[in-house]
Amino acid sequence: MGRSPCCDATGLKRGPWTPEEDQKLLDFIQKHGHGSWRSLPEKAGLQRCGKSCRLRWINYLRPDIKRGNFSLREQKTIIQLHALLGNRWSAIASHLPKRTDNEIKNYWNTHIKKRLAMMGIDPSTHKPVVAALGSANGADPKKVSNLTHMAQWESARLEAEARLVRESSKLRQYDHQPGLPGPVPTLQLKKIASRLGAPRCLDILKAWQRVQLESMVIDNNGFDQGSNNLDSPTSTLNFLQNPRASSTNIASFQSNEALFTACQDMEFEGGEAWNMGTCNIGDEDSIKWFSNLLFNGCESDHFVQSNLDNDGNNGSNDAGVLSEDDEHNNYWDDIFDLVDCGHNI
DNA sequence: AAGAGGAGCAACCGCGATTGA
DNA sequence: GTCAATCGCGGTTGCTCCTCT
Repeated sequence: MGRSPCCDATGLKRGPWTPEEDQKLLDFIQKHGHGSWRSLPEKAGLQRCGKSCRLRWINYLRPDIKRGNFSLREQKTIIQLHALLGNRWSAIASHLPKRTDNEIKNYWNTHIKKRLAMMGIDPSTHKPVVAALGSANGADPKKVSNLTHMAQWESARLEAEARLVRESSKLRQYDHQPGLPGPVPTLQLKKIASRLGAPRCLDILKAWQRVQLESMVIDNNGFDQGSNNLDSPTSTLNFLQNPRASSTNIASFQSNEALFTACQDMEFEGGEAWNMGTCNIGDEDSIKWFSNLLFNGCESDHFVQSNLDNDGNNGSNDAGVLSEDDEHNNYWDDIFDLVDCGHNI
């Protein structure tokens, strides 16, 4: 399939944008919305193809873009999400407010990838190069299998969530500033809008984090740590042979409204993300490890608040959150811990 | 001071997915 | 159901600036 490049037409300008072109594009979109990118350049008086205009707007001119250095929190989040999602930059970007996929991709390729490589970590597998050869060094194959399933499941889940975020952000275009016409919503988007109500981005991440916190509190208080086998209400996720964390986790999981509704929405929307396969979780370490990998970047007993605050933004002043200095000090330790985690599986 | 090489990043390209006639 | 147009994503390129020799 595919199609010929949209910039084949002669006379269209290419290369770096001039400030005048930026201003034209900005003015036009602020007045009329972008509508069809294909027809925008002509209407805006630009000698560019629509694709080039779209790219310039999305990656540079859009007002809600944060530019400049990536904070340590953002770097950590990128590494963790990349471990789960791979090179799905748009999915990763949806979890980093105000950052574009292109910017994250560039940052990964120019900074993080190199640093990981220098530390002997394979950037694609997030494991030490030596250990990347497999679990031959004593790891329990069952555990490896379980975690692989979990990783696949989690990856799909995050991707589905990213899609929701994208759709929600599309919908927000129709909740735009007065005076801005904006594009006409498609039938499908209208349907999604009626189903979703307000955008519910990052609910799952926050919910998972709360579940983890709650389960640890219960554990610490010596509460019931029974061994009931419980099935996830909406998925084929089975918490088996899990004496402590599984029951408490699942109980919290089930009672967590935000997580529940978000999951239901995902199943409603995509289905596959939640039901992509049976995920047998062998023991509590698996869950703990995985959650810590996702939110803390390490398998340790101390609980560290998520990278994301309650607004879904980076940075937080909540109790329990490391200060920026502490985080700086621990940053590379966390990376090494992350590697250790990978090593353990 | 000047050239070489490297790093960073904006922009382009090709392709799959989606949309709508 | 089909197909052309369009969108959006990920990989790649190439330009600019910086550092080193």
